[in-house]
Amino acid sequence: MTSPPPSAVKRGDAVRGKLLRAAVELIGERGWTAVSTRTVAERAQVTSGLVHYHFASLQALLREAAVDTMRATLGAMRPVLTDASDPVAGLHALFAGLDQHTDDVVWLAVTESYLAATRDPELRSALAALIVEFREEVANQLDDCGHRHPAETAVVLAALIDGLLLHRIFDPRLSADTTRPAVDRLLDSRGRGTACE
Amino acid sequence: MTSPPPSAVKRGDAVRGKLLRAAVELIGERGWTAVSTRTVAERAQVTSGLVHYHFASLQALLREAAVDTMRATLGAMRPVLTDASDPVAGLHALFAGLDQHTDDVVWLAVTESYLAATRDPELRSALAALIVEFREEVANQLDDCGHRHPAETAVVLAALIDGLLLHRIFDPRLSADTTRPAVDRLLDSRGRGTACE
DNA sequence: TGCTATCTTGGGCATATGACCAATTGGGCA
DNA sequence: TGCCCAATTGGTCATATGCCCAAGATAGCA
Repeated sequence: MTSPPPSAVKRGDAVRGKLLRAAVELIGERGWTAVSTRTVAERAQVTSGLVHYHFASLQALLREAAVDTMRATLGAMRPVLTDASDPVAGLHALFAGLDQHTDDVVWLAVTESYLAATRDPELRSALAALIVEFREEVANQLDDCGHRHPAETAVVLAALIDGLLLHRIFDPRLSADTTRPAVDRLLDSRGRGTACE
Repeated sequence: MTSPPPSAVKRGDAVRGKLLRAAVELIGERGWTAVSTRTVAERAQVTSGLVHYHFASLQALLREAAVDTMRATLGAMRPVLTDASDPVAGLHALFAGLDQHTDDVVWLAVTESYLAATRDPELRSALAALIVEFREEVANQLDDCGHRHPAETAVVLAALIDGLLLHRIFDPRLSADTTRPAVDRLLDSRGRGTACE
């Protein structure tokens, strides 16, 4: 049993990565069900036969691309949330950071995968796990401020993020400035001051 | 073949309606770009040639179906919003009413059309107009309560509705009970009591 | 220098698709 | 009664699709 030639494996991994990246782009641009083996191969500058060599099926490619992207997107939010001067500032920074995602195919791809999860149980449970994890981080942050309803508010905040990015399709000027007063009220534990402001 | 049909014109309108209804179902079930002339015709129990007789193209069918559905959905919300004992109760009733939309293909179709609007300028402007109209009604309702930020809060509430219905894909138990404390804080004009409670 | 496991190529197969159309139907009206 | 025309039928066309595969290429190892 000889170990596989490293360079060949590396080349294969590079192609896998290119296909995954191309898939995310095309999901965002054309919609989940409009991505084909040939278009994704063309975008990755690779012959179409490679899709079924590196992935079990087109759906498997799209699923893996979607879960990777979701994980990366939430991963990028984590330091924004936690590296702020105080917990509430972190949550505000989170919403301010959404302004960078205008016209972002990656975020459209995320929403496309939410809808695709309706028809793909495996995708559904993978994304659900990531969402639950994110909600818990937000809830902990709220709990640190002595917020009255950390869990319920985290659910609403997570949904609000996706809803705002959805509505930005129709209203590209929708920025964190607009939503700030409402978010303020969500983060505030009504009346009495919180531990972090 | 069958019982004496109504006049030809009326029959034509009936077929149009059946195609429109079938289109909404299939958009919700399979995704916007996965709806074909043949599947929609089969669902409507009609031959596939009729699609291009009654509509200029498949996209035109889907577009009309999406806009009609959006208009009908928002139209159904209107009485809920306005026929309550007071404005804030109307807004709470709106959120409570969302519980009925669990596993609703119609709502999935609405979200699918949001994403399709990304690739169809005509659909985009039609849906944008309906959303702006809805936001204004909510803003008026908030203004009647003496709310401090009626317009901004209406934007956030509209986005929250779509976000919550999106997240319900992963969390079917997500009900108005859970979101109530957060929505309460959004509707309340911080500290001092509003005109309607 | 072969040898081997891995990766890549280009094409093929069965099926599905959007759009189109000539031919047919059938109800209302002169 | 017989004509008109919107509505309907069933099929064709060129193209696109997912998946598969036999043959070739490539780099590390003996």
